[in-house]
Amino acid sequence: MNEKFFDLKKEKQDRMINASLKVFSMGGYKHASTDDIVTEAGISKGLLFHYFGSKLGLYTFLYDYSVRFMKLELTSGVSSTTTDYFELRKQMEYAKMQVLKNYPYMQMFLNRCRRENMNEALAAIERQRNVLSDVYAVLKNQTDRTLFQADVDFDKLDEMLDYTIDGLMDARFQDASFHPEMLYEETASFLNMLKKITYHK
Amino acid sequence: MNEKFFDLKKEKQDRMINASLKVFSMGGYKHASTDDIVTEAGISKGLLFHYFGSKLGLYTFLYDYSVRFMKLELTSGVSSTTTDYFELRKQMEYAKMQVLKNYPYMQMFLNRCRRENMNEALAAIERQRNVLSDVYAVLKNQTDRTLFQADVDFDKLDEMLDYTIDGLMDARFQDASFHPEMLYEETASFLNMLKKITYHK
DNA sequence: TATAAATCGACCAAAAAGGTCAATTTATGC
DNA sequence: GCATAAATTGACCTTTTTGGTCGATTTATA
Repeated sequence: MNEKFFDLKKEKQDRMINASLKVFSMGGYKHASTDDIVTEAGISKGLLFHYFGSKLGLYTFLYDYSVRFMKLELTSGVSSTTTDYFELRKQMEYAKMQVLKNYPYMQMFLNRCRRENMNEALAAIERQRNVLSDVYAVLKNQTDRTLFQADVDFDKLDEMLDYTIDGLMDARFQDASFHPEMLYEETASFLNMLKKITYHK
Repeated sequence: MNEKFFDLKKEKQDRMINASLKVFSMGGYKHASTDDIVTEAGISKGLLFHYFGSKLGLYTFLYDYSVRFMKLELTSGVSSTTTDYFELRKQMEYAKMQVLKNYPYMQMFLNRCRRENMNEALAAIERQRNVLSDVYAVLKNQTDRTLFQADVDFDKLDEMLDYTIDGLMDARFQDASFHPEMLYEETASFLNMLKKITYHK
């Protein structure tokens, strides 16, 4: 890619990034059209290729950028001393909410990447594949599991929350009146309920 | 569509249906290619258009067929006298497992349809939009909510399970060794745990 | 005002799209 | 075994879309 990209006004960078994230997250690598991206971003086609060279170049940049950004936001938002599982989750969700504000489609893009099946695109992803799962692993590693009732299978609970949180985002995201803060509040209320149910009385 | 389609051997019908479900569920209406469908089904292009006339015709048929099939399977698999929420869920999951055996991509297709945003396709869906949500509403209507602890917000729990069950399917589906029965067993084990946690002691 | 950088959008060749149809294969009834 | 009908093929058509280019133009910079 052309490093001059970073000299552009932040707002323009983000317009291009967000447009790309959106289009790639909708149909995966194969069905993402560069025409759609430039239209969405409100720039000319020449400009996009001027900075990223090719569709694959753009995709590679996007993935690296997203992983780096998300990792930074998550690691800086999550305390390394917290051992309360639900508190950890809340910290993570708060961080993700911040991401959502800047890059509404970044999480959807990253989720989509995990299901990518086109070889060309797959190669661009491979290197950083485990970076984010390592970050998420903090949840499992830092949690004090003795706080849970015996009936609670922690791994199941954790997996359940992964799905719930993603599902909640997908569902609320549809809505025209979507607001990251509201999503965070709602997610937190789910967490609060589960804490009441699963911790020792 | 051409009703002669139903005179074909069931196996061939299903091959065409499954191929279509798969391709439509991957990229939505717009990005689904009839070439891909034909290749996946192992038939010629002429044949597909012979029976369904157009891409939209195929899509319309698929949706109607799926809704009808799913509704039948669900309503016949769920007892109208059961009031135990987790038992109801299990019955539903068992029914969905049966669907999964015949039509692996049907649920993914129906999920995808809910996010469809192409006007052309949207029109084909509209009529039956609420049919399935009515079927799912049984869960909420038949459940005896007095069995839950006071701490449990039933609506939240229910929504959580929607996401969990879908997420679980999506995740396991990826796996090469995927088997509907295993998914059902796993889902059931999630339900068992939740029952222990949420019901009165 | 001259130079460099950013930006545009018409344009290109190639691919992919939905759809058609004459020709061929297969089933069916006699 | 033959004639008719039905099923099936795949080359082909037109149109749209694709990723990508590039000379021209606008904008910033010194």
